[in-house]
Formats: sequence, structure tokens, C-alpha cells
Amino acid sequence: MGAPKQKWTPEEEAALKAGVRKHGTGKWRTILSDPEFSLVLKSRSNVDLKDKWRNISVTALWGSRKKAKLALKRTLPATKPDDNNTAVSIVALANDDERAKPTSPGRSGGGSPRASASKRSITSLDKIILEAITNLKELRGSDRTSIFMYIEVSPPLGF
Amino acid sequence: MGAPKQKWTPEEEAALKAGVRKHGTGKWRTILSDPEFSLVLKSRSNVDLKDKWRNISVTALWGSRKKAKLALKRTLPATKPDDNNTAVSIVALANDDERAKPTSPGRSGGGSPRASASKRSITSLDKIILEAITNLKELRGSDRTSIFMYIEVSPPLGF
DNA sequence: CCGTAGGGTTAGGGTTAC
DNA sequence: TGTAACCCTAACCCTACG
Repeated sequence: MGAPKQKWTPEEEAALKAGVRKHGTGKWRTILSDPEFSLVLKSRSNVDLKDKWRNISVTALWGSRKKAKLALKRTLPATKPDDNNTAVSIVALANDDERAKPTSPGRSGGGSPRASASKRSITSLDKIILEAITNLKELRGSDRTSIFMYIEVSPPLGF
Repeated sequence: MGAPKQKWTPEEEAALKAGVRKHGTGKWRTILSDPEFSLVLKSRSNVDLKDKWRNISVTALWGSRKKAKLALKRTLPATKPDDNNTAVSIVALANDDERAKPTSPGRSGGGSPRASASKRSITSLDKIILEAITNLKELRGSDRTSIFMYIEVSPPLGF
């Protein structure tokens, strides 16, 4: 069986981010044509890039909640009502630095240790987000995509 | 809370199978929209159809012989991670078919798994699978789903 | 015709209820 | 404990529009 579904590899995702950083969003064909990325992304179409970017954005902006909620659910079924605060949400986003891939619960051994060396630079991410918020004014008022671009595309961390 | 867990009725299951026979697997929305089935399945979503089909498939492919195989497995603890049913394995290597991605570079396909079968007296599952392999090998495109389609969906006798 | 945007659908892992 | 039913969402498709 080939690939009924082609999951995005970290390399591809990195290339996509780099491509967006270089050419901007919405320039999928341009990114794809850039020799710097065309190799890594050769099995992807421009539409694929667009879709993946959408997924990344959504995950980065809203995704952090799923885990927090799940964790709460699992540990304490009776959640307390309060803790609905914008600031708290922002912090949650910051602490959940990478849009965690489920880390493939592999039956076959060899897990992917996302606890790599360069993981605890989260503090820098905190800073960046803070900066983003400061620069772009309040969260509610500013364009989510802009913030995302800022925090997601700016730092050359992972690659 | 809410979900009373709606068990599938035999009528619904029959409609699903008929729908798959008519439109093919993976066309859940189409099946749901077909006036021939929309009444029976009106309380089901396309995702429900997909999930139910998956459950049926698993049951049909593994369940029927599970006892015998389980006995063997217990005696042979360290089976390959890809331990498989004998018949299915044979088919897997017979050939492969992939689903379509008409407008995407790098991935091909045209997948139209139309499995038509002649009716015959069912003696044993083994026989049916054997037959399926024989027939489908010539036609190209046998995988688990195809075989399942053949043995599970083909006979209009059952319902 | 080509590319992008955006809504809709499917595939598959995961979770829950029984 | 097992599994049918259900959930979540990444990956993919379809269509309108410029």
C-alpha cells in the first residue's frame, strides 16, 4: 500500500515555513518553484502547501487548548468554572511551543523523542509572543494571521 | 450527557452496504445523498457511515477467523509486526491499487473500485477469498477493501 | 488556463460508553 | 477486556473567482 495519506514530515513543514518567510503567504507556486525548497516539497502541490499552512495556523492559534482541556478532563472530571482569561490563554499558547504531533504512538519501537536538545528555548518564544502582542496591539483587535506569522515564521528555531 | 449511542440497525447496515456497492467506498456523502438510502440513513452522518464501514470491515476480515488465528498467535508469540491473515497477505503482494489524485503531480490513480461479482453458493469464507483473489488479480486493484467488498457486499442474498 | 481562497469531505488515530 | 459508536483533525477535494 502506498500512501493513502501523506503525512507531512518535519522537513517538509520546515521548508514550508521557510518558504513563507521568504516569499510570503499565498505564494505557494513561488515557494514550490524555489530551488531551495523544491526538492523537499517535490511531492507536494501548491494546494497542498496552502492547506498545510492553514492547518499549521489553526493549530498554532487554537490548538494549545485541546491538550490543556484533555489533561484536565483526564485528571479531574469536575472542572472548576473560573480560569477563563485572555491572559491565561496567551500563556497557554506560549507554553505549548510546538504544535505537538501526536508523536506517533508507534507499535514499532523507536519513538521520536521530541525532547531534543533545543527544546527549552521556550522562554524565547514567550518573549516573541509578548513582543508580537505588544507590537500588534491587543490580541482581539489584531489579525490572527499576522500574529501567527510573527511568532511562527519569524524565529529560525527548528531549522 | 447527550449521546445515547445509537446502535446501527440491520436496515441501516444493509443500506450502507448497498450504498457502497452502488457508489463505492469512500463516497459517504454521495451514499448519504442518494435518495435510495437517505431515508434509512437520515440520522447518520457521512462520518458515521465511514466509521461503521470500518467496523464492519474489521469484523468481516478478522472476526470470522479470529479464533483460529488467535490460537496460533498464542503459540507463536513473536510474530512479525505485520502479521496478517494468510489470504490477505497473498493478495497484498498480488498487486496494488491506489486511489486517485487526478490533479496532483506525483501521485496517480484513477481508483474506481468497481467490484462486480457473480453469485454462487457460499461454502466457506476461504473459498470466497480465494475466488476474490483470483478474480481481482486479473482486474487489477485488490487490497483488503476490494476483497472485503467482494465477500461482504457482493451477495445480494443476505438481505 | 493557472493559481489561490475557502468551504466541504475523507482517512485514520484516538476516546468513550457499554 | 473488548469493541461498536463516536470524536478530532490532518490531509485532501471541489468550486468560484480573479
